[in-house]
Amino acid sequence: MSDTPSAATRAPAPGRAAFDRDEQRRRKREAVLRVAASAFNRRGFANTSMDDVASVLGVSKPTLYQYFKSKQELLYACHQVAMDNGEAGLALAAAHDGTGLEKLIIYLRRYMEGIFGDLGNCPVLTDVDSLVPEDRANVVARRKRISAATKELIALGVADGSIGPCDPKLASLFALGVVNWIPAWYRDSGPNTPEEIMESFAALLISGLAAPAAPKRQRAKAKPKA
Amino acid sequence: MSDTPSAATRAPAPGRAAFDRDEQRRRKREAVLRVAASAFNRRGFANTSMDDVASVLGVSKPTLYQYFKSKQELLYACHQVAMDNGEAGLALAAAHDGTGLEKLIIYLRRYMEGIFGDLGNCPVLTDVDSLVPEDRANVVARRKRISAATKELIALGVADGSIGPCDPKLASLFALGVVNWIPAWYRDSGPNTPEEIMESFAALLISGLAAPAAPKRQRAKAKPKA
DNA sequence: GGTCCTCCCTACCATTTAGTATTTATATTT
DNA sequence: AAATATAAATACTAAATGGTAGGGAGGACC
Repeated sequence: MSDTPSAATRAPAPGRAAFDRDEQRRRKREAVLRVAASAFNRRGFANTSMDDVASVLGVSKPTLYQYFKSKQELLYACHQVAMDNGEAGLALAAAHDGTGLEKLIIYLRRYMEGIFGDLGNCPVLTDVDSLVPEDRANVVARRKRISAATKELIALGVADGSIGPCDPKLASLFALGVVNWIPAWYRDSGPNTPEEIMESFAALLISGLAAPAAPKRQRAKAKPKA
Repeated sequence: MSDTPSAATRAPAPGRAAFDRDEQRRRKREAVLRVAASAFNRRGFANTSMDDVASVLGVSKPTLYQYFKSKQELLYACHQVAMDNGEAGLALAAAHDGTGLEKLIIYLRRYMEGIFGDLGNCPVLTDVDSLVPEDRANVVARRKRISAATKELIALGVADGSIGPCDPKLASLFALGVVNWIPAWYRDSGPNTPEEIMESFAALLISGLAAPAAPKRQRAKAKPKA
C-alpha cells in the first residue's frame, strides 16, 4: 500500500491482458449465440429454454446472462445477424455492375450463404413478437428496408429488360419466401449440400424471372435422376 | 302459459333438437379453431395463451376445453386442416388429365386457396415439436407423403417434358417454400388480393419450371406498373 | 314443479422457466 | 504469496400459464 499500484506498474502490458480477456469473452458470447440460434431455429424460440441452451454448452444458466442480458436480447442478436447477411448481399449487388437480374441473384446467393452458415442459420424471422418493443421496431424497420431494396432490385431488372414484366413487390415476396423457408427444412445431415441447393434455387429463380426473350437463358445442369 | 309450448311444437322433430345442439356445438368448435389458428399464425403457438384465445371469443378459458381437450389438440387440428388442403389439391391434380406441370399448378393453387381461407390460414407448420409425440408422428408421416407426392408430380412433369430438367426434390422444396411462407407476410388488409397473389405466383412457378423449349410458354399478363 | 342435462364461469393448482442473489473457484497483478 | 477481479455454479424467486374442480344458470322432459 505504500505505493498505489496504479499507473506505473500496470503500464507494461495492461492492455494485452485485457485484450485477451475481451477476446475470449467475445468468442464465448459468439458460441452462446451460435448454439442459441441453432436451437431457436430447430425448436422455436419459445420452445427453447435458457437451460436448454446452457446444457448444450455444458454450462449453467446464469453463465449465459453474463453474455446476454436476457433471452430476448439473444433473439435480437439472431435477427441482426440475419439482417446483416441480407444487407451484405445488397451491398454485393450494388457493387456488381450488371443487369437487375444478375444483381438480384448475387444478392440472394449471399443471403442464402448466410442462412447456411453456422451462425446465419438464424431463427425464422417470424418471431418478431417475442422481442422487446424497442427492438421490435428496430427489426421491423430494418427488414422493411431490406424488403424494399429487394423490390427495387427487381424493378430495376424489369426496367432494364433482364426480368420479365411482373409486379416487383410480389416477385420479391416470392423470392424471399423460397429463401426464408430454407431453415424450415434444411438439415446438415440432409442429402443435398448447400451449394447444390443454392445452385438449383438460383437456376429456378432465374428461369422464373428472366424475360421470355432473354438472350442467355441459363438453366442449371440438373443431374437427371432416372 | 296455458299451454306449454314444448310438446306439440317439439314433437314433430324430436331428433332435430338434438341435431341442432350438435350442430351448434360443431360450429362453436370450429369458431374456436378458427380463432386459435389465426392467433397461432400471427403470434406463434407458444406465444398464444389459451386465455388469449378465450378472450378473443369472449368466453372463459375452461370453455375452450369443452371443445378441445388440450392446447396441443388445437394445434393438431390446425395441422390437419392444412394437410387436408394439401391432399385436396393432390386429389384435384390426380383427377386432371394433363401434363405434370399443369397438375402441379392445379395442386399448388388449391393449396394456396386453403392458406388464404379463413381457417386454412393455418399455423406455420413449423411447430411440429409442440405436438404430443403420437400426433407428431402422424403429422410428420402425412406431411412426408404430401411432400413425396409433390416431388412425384414434378418428376412426372420432367418425364413428360412439361418441366425442364431439374432435381424434383429440390424443385418441390422450392415451390412449397414459396407457398408455405405466404402466411408469414400475408395480411387481409394488405394491398394484394389472394387472387392476384395466386396468379402471380403460379405464373412465376410456371416460367421457373417449364421446359426451355416448351411449346406454350405462359406468362401472366402482369400489370405494368409505371 | 321437480329433475336432468348442457353449458359456462370463478377460483384454484401445478409446472415450467426467465432471471437473480449468494457463494465458490480461478487467474492475474503486485 | 496476498489481493483483487472475473467467471461460473448452486439454489432461489416470481410470474405466466396449461389444465381442473366445483358450482350455478337455464332450458328440456317427466
